[in-house]
Amino acid sequence: MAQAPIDKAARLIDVAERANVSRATAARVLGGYGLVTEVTRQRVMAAANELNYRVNELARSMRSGRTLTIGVVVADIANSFFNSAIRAIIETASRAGYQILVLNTDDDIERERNAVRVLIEKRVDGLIVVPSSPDEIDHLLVESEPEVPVVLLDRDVNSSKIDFVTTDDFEAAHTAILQFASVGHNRIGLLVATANVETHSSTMPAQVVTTVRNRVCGAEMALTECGLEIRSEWIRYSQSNMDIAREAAINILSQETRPTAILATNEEMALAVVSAAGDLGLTIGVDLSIIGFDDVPWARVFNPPLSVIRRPVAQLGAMAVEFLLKKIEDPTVRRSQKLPAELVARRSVGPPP
Amino acid sequence: MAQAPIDKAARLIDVAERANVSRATAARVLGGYGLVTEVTRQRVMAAANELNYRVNELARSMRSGRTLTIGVVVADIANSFFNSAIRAIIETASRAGYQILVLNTDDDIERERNAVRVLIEKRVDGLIVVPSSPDEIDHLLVESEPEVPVVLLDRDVNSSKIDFVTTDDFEAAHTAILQFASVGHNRIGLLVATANVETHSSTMPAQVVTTVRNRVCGAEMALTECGLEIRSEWIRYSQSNMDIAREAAINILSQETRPTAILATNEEMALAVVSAAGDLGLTIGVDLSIIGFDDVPWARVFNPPLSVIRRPVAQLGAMAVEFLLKKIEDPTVRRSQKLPAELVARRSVGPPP
DNA sequence: CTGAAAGCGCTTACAG
DNA sequence: CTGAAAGCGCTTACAG
Repeated sequence: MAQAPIDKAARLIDVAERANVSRATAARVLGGYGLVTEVTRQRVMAAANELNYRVNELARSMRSGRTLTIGVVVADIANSFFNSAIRAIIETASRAGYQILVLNTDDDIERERNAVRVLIEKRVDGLIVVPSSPDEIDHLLVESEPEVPVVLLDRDVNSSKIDFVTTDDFEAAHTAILQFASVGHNRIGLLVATANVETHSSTMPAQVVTTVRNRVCGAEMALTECGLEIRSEWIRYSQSNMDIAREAAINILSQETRPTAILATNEEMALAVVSAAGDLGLTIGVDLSIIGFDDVPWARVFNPPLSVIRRPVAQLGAMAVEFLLKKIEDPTVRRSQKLPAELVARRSVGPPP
Repeated sequence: MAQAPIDKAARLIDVAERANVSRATAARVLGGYGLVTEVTRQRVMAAANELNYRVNELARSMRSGRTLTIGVVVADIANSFFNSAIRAIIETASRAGYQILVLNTDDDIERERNAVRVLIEKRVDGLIVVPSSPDEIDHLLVESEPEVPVVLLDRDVNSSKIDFVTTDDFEAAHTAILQFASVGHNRIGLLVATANVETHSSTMPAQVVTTVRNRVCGAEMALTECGLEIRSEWIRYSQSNMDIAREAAINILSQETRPTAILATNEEMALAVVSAAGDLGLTIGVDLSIIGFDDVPWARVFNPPLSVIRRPVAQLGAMAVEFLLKKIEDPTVRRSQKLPAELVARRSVGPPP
């Protein structure tokens, strides 16, 4: 029999009174801790059901000091890499009884600071952050801000004080370039997704995120090892926006001597290169070889199927949560991990024309 | 000068004592309400800064009865439509000072019930839900569960008691079929993404979500209007999984008389049809015409570019938040909206072979 | 303009 | 096994 909806939500004390026990006893039954006889347990449960009792987690958190909530601060939740990671975060956390509060920064350091502050005020038990800068990290260091554990996701910072879960981006880019070189390419370009650049440029912006820096370093190292040229006209740093990136790609491909292969460092960059190639009448895998980052669903359906670097995205997200939960239990625990990526060879890489 | 990190987080009373005022006065300054002289205001602010004071939102919420948090219950956060919607939700909410707690259901009604319960226990101020069933909605009705306002996103339910923000899916599918018919197609297939089906089938499962039902009805209405056959062999309901959907698509396309055009009702279905066409050696836009749902980034880069139904996804998300905020202020407010979608004609539709 | 007191709804020792 | 009391950190009337 449903209560009239006008009634206020039942509180612990209402349940206790109806069951003729004290609040402490009712709390023990409902919270599932401490000792109670089976009879009183039943009585309390019955009362709770009749009143449609819902515990007030706010009050519980206030007393217990834990909110069972994790804050996630991410650059762009609509980006395919991050949203797959967040899916894994939500699943892993929920299995441990934690919920997720997600904030978006668009890689703006002010929004990131603000997000961290808000989450601390909401008393999250821990924080997973995709840092937008490798240097501006005061808000993440326990000395000045978080009394809560933090694990970095996808990107590292210039401090050994914060734990992280990242991919080996250096190695990934290195592998991709070697793949190009192994089939004979010697003019290789790079289209690099970068946050803090207005449109696109051929020089690396300052304060670039570690992911970007490591990929570029890995690529350049491989080029050097193969004795290949590193031509700045073949490198563009672009905002992660398809229209701007396509401009950048057309730019690269319109040089007198243009690269015969391009490494594109995320979904948008890969799409931009494909699109630019189309505009210029270049056939992918024949006139132009491409390797992209992240094994997005369309990659294997494209014609030709796109070779990509596959990052272990679900694992990255799950691991970030696991590390964080460990730190929540014991704040002195330190644990970081750099996971390997894998080259998925498909048909967008062929010998140079 | 930073405090030693061993110190406990400062509380309101610490600030008040350091500023030589009462807690009430400190609260007035920090909370930005009530009256205080400029001098005391400054004194309190200074004390708060020196102690690096962060308000405890838990305590504030408990007293004020508002958490400034909205719960979002969604089928799959990694799906491109939902994650774009969530991005808009996060942005719109954060502009109003609200944060978002996201839970994932994978269209499982038990997980949905559980999600709603958890969010109510966490005392969210409102709920945005993508319902996984049009009928099992007790947990969403104020009579039995939420004392919190609810707005449905993307899908409606069989009850006029819950507000919603949806797309006009009937009209969208209707338009797509007319487009096929207008260039001469008379054998038209449907690949329909559906949650509660194990693999794929040619009959509509029971309790299908309104989005699915409306699209199928719209398509069938258009077929009827054009005097075209509705052949059940040309219709498959499939789980939203590329491998299963591709099987279904191959199934449709392997009939003796196969359709010359297919409407695919989400990103995965579209990809599946493209992939199946590739396997069967059919050229898209020539041997087989395709219209997909949702203008995902790869659609216009494909060769040929894919014609799609574009839903106003950012607007859907933003509007859901706006409606919800209105209901939070005044629970008696009722407001729902069905937004139009738009056909983006590209080159995946040509005359039948 | 400022303060003393009560209270939001729980859980946590402490007694018995 | 159960209960009375204190307290988590705020805000809200109510006085003055």
